[in-house]
Amino acid sequence: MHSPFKLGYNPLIHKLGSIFTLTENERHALENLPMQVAVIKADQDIVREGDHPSRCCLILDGFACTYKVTAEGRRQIVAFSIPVDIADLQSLHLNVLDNSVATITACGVGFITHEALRDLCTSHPRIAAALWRDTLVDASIFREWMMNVARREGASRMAHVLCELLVRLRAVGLVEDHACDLPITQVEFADALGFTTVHVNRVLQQMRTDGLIELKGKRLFVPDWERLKEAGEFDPTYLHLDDEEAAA
Amino acid sequence: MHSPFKLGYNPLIHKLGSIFTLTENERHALENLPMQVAVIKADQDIVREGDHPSRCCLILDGFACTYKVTAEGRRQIVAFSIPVDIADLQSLHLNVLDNSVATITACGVGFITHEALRDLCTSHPRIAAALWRDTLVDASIFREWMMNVARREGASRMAHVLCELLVRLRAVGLVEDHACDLPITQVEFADALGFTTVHVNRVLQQMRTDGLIELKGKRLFVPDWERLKEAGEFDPTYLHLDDEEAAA
DNA sequence: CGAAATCTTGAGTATAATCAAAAACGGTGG
DNA sequence: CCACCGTTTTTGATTATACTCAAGATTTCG
Repeated sequence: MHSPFKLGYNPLIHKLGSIFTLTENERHALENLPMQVAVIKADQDIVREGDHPSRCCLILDGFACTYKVTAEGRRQIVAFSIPVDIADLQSLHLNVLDNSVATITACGVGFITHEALRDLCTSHPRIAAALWRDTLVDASIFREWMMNVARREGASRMAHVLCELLVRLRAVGLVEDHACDLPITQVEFADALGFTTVHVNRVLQQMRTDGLIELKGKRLFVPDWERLKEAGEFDPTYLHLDDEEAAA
Repeated sequence: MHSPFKLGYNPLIHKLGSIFTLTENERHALENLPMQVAVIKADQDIVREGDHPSRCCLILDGFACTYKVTAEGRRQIVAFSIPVDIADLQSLHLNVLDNSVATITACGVGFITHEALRDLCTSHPRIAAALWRDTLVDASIFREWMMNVARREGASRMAHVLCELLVRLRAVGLVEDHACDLPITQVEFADALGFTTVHVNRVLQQMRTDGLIELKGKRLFVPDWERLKEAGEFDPTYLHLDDEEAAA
């Protein structure tokens, strides 16, 4: 774990600063936002379905996921969280958590109390709007995933998530030369795509054979970005990034 | 079309009033919220993917749906909108629409400009929070649908959407004695569930045979609510209704 | 009443699931 | 540095859920 963020510096400043220019006041409020930092081991629940949390968790480092479980115990991952996502920002205005959040790798996590966030929103309406917007982008990603899971098959479905992860990781500087660390196991991909592990394995092999991806261990390399995008019918509009980030 | 709402009365007052008690000020602001009312025929797009809307649409009467289309032209309905839903509230903070909204039946629609909504949010923080919350509930429904589409099969998947529609319709007074109008065609259910029309038809027949539902024309009757809930593994927590609404 | 939309039925097929087991990998401790 | 153990990936054989294509019945609505 080597965080790209200086200790004692709230990465929300950078995140929100990329949406609009922060005033001195806003920056100051973010710098003083109390945040309790913890390191959580891999494969641990951070919060659980049914909880009534009094704080939100900001992923500072590592990969996490949001998931739900059916009555029969089948797990569905509904989102991946990477730095600098607030994995459960919805808990700010919903009493009960309707999903769990777990780490995939070891994670650095910053906990921010609802109280602190509410104060921040009350005194800084533009920050409130930006956080609201953030949850709207999450919802947009849910819509796209729903279409992915419901309407795309095999390689197309797999290619689509890979494209999304690549773009989102690039936006936070975690992609270099069309390659990145991708510590997501085939079991986890299966849980996210609505496939079985066996099927994920076969799809990935086919994609490797077709030269769409090179994926070994925890490292992904994309030889031909345009072809992968095409395979996954990937259009980044739904991520609502600014133009620079989306273009890359 | 027989609207349950008085003309010239903003139904948001009732909607938000059920979340928290409105102050005189807040109520006044909602009463004066400018809203352009229109009637839109069945099967018409209200807004389209790629639009940059300057207003939101509130469904006053009738059924609508939010949908996306894959590159190959396969449609996925990601949400049903009923009175009194704001079908595209996310456009308030996102520049581009990443989905279309269409009517299913003829609909009464109230258009509210972003400008008016922003003013409302600025001067009435509690209303802003309630609207934010509303979009968070939408997102919660997306998560549940994703699990439904990815992990439940046949009758279970179908039963789940039916349960959700029943509960949501009941919350706005459109269910009487476990029966309601349900003007959704098998084609539309197929588009929402990630099935084909043929499969929806067979699933519905099986469910009728099993005595789970009575569905003829545009009328749904549920003989045994507990059994339907069980069939659909339905737990209404994710709808984040208040206790009274959820209990019924 | 007639045309269009919706629903229903049948036969054959495909994508992905299931079950089971083996191989490869990665980290740990001796 | 290597042996070992648990996790992850891979392979094979069989099965099932749902799709496709095609056509006929029924309902709805102008």
